[in-house]
Amino acid sequence: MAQHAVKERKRAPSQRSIAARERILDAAELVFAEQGFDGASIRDIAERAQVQKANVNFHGGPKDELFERIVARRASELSQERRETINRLEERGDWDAADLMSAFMRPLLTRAFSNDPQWLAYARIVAIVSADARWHALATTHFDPVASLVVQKLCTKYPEADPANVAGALVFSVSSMLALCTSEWRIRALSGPDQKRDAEGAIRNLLQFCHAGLAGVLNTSV
Amino acid sequence: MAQHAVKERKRAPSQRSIAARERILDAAELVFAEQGFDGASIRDIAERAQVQKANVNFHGGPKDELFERIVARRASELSQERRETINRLEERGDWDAADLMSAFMRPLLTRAFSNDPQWLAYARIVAIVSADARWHALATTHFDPVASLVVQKLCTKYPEADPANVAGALVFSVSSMLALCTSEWRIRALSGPDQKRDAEGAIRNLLQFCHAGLAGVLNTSV
DNA sequence: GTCTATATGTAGATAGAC
DNA sequence: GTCTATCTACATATAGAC
Repeated sequence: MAQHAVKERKRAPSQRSIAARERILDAAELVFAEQGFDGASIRDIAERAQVQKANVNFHGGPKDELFERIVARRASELSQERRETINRLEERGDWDAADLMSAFMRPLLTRAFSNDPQWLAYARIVAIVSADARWHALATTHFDPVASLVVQKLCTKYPEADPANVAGALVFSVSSMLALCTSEWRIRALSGPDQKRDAEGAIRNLLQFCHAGLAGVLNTSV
Repeated sequence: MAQHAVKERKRAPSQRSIAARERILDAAELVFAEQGFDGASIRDIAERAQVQKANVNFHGGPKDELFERIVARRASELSQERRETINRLEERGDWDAADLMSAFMRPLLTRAFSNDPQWLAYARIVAIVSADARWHALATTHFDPVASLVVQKLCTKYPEADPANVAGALVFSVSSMLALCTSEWRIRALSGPDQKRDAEGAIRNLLQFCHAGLAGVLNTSV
């Protein structure tokens, strides 16, 4: 039976096995990010991970389970940092809407632009999950809880605002963040011939846009 | 030879043939929008169009050409309306940044939310083109010219603004618009249990967010 | 133009030797 | 755990009769 479905206790998997599994997950993350779920093939993943095809199924299970595994692998790290930052804001007490939005956006943003190709790939995978209703359940499990918390805290602080509009502003912000991770080529194409652009500048630009957009939604709702 | 590659003059294709071709393009638009490029199959498209598989290739060519055909089919209508609105603003003379952004966003937005399932599907296809570098050339041909015009006009009117940041704001706005077309389920999920939400409200929310975001980028750049 | 039939490739997944 | 070999399904695309 494939290990992915095994529930019973296994002891001491070999170092080699552990390393292979890591390589497979990393390779799958890159390939899914580059090719999309349907465009990615188990063969591509195996080749990238330098293992045999059969081992991808052995360690990762069926293709869709492998994808879910990839999404889940980094989701809790993100959620945890988001929650911790929100909790710190609550303790401090004097946060504003921009602080809360940054608390949600920064954890993924800084990782995706930290020159770690795996995290940049993960951002693209989040974009795939967000754009395709087929992964609705995955988004509900891994991302919606903290996002709902943000919406709820904003609505408590700005009781005149329409919750649907606040939720809209958060979704628009996240989609803008993901666009920055997946479509920097488009921004460069529209900027003119030789605009230089560093990651910090792009992030500042994004947060400026989203903070102002959210403020606009909150204020005009009052 | 397949008609899609034929350059010579054809005269009087039958009514039936024309109708079949239309059905194929419409069906392809829906299927590509629902399944993505790789997830869509010629079989699905043929079935949806109620024609034989071979006819899809005959009228649409290879799969990638069919996709490009779908993108091109409605692109000029969009570009034309965008240009006309921009020209009217120029003649009038007293436009602001929000007017220019609306001129770019509204043509697709109103069509996608006009209860025409084909245009809603087309919006999803634009999202696919925008998110995947593989369709870079398609975006460059069909969407970038008018988008560049918008960026350029904004930069002329607000000369202190960084063109890269203005281009960023436009890309963020478009990604937010496409998120509204593709992920209204996410907004509803985050709004709370039973928030009602009509299309006009959602569009107002989007434009509010994007106008405020763009204004934020333009002002803080000064 | 449209049909049936088929050519050719590749996908995901597993069986069973090692 | 990892390998080779293979099964089955389905993909795109075209040939050729009608």
